[in-house]
Amino acid sequence: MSKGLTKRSDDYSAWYNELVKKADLAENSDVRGCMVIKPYGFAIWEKMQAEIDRMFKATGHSNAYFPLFIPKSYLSREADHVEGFAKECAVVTHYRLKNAEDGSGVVVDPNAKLEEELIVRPTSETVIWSTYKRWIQSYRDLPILLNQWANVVRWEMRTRIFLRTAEFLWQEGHTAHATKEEAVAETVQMMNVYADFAENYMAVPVVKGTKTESERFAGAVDTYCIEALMQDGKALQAGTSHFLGQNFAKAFDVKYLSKENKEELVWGTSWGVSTRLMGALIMAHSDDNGLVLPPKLAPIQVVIVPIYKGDEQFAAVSAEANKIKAALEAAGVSVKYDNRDTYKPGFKFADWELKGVPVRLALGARDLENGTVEMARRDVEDRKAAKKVVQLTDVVAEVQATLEDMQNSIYQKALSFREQKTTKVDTYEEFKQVLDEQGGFVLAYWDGTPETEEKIKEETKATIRCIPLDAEAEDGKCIYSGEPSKHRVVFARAY
RNA sequence: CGGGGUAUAGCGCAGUCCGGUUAGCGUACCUGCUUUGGGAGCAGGGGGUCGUAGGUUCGAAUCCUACUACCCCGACCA
Repeated sequence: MSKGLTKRSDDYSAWYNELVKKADLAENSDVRGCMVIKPYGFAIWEKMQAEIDRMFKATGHSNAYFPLFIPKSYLSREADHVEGFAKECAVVTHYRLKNAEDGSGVVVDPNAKLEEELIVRPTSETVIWSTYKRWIQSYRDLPILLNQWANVVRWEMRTRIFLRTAEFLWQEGHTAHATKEEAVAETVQMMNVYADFAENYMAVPVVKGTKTESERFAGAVDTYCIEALMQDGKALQAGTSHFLGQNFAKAFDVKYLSKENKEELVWGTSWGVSTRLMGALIMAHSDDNGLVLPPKLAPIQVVIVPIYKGDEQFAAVSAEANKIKAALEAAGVSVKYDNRDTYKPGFKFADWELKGVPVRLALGARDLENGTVEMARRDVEDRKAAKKVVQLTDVVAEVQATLEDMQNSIYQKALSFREQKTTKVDTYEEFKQVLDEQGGFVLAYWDGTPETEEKIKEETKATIRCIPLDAEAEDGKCIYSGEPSKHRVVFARAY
């Protein structure tokens, strides 16, 4: 643990990378583009998983598991899908190694070539729909509402820990329905589940919307998404939910007999969020002292740091600290008593701040005399202002109230940041100026053509993040072409 | 795939131009003592095929050649 974190204002990107490593969340592995998620980082992911999983089950979904490998031919069954993923697929060509003749180690055994190569899944639509074909004959077999927690591989050119890694963890929901209406409703429902999770657990406000044709998922008819704004003014796609129409049903010949004894193609959806959410969580709230975690997702909600001179004081402080710990745990709060004798209090303060523990209680001889404890909340960056002395008798109530208030106030802070960084513009000049000077979401009219979208992207590096669902219908002119436009879309530079 | 760069202790780096005792610094690690209300101090200690393979030389981290890996910029990125 070394001192000091690069300040966000000096180099946001360096700040992020250092924070991820110093807070013990994850590190780069020996395999290019792949990360090792460390216990503390994984504990946060597990908290996220648990909540999302609960939400899926509450909306009628079940978990299942499909294979890591996909026969190469499956991928090409859906034309847009293969087009979108072909360039970033890892391919398994052989199934055996042998000792090298020169003794230099093992080499691929050329005699063990696979008849058909296997793709390491970049996403599982194809294996799953080839399975659904066997499972679905009648309208009585529908709907199928499944989710799987899995790892996927996308061989990205440039990777960034949590935000874009070659291998990542995610969940992918895959549902099959008898009607279009039902499938669309499912797609929208899952987008809303994601938005609910982002806002009420991660404390990250999001914009809900649909993707333009060029940003749409490969093989989807429509892609719904939630878009979040990071502290450096760049957008991050936090989750997507796709209405697949009958595209995969056609590709894999998945049909059912309706009540009227008519053969119909099945309608599909797929939706996912990944370990990228960890990146969103880190970048949305953290400060120059380290990570700031919303209480609902913090693996440790309260840390107690003892301050003492000599064994006698240590014993007395520990006795009181353990009482506080027990009382808080009885109230459903997760607590760590940091009784390491090998580090000094100042080190521990800095260390737990770096790790984003929401509330810290410091307990020393002085407190024992006064019947008090010093409480510090992590969401206040100024270290003095974050502290408050509370009576021991009130500690459980104070902590609970503070945790609740923090969850709220972190969200409000992120929300007002986003509002402040959301700008309506009406000219291309203004558009470019806002992007360069303050970034954020820029609301502007667009003529609806991929050509204009592409030109704007080339010239400004800004993309259309989404066509917001709550956009008011108002007539305007496209900032680029001047053609008529019915409503504003959200532009931003993005991760 | 194009352009640029790097490779020396767990991590971060100096030394390389101009070859020459035992390869050094910060941090981390280990031991001891003193410390403990904001990242402790002192003393001692362990840790290196100097990316790999050749070559030049009495002598190579340093010069030459080839290779490999990684990083940055570009292209690419549901």
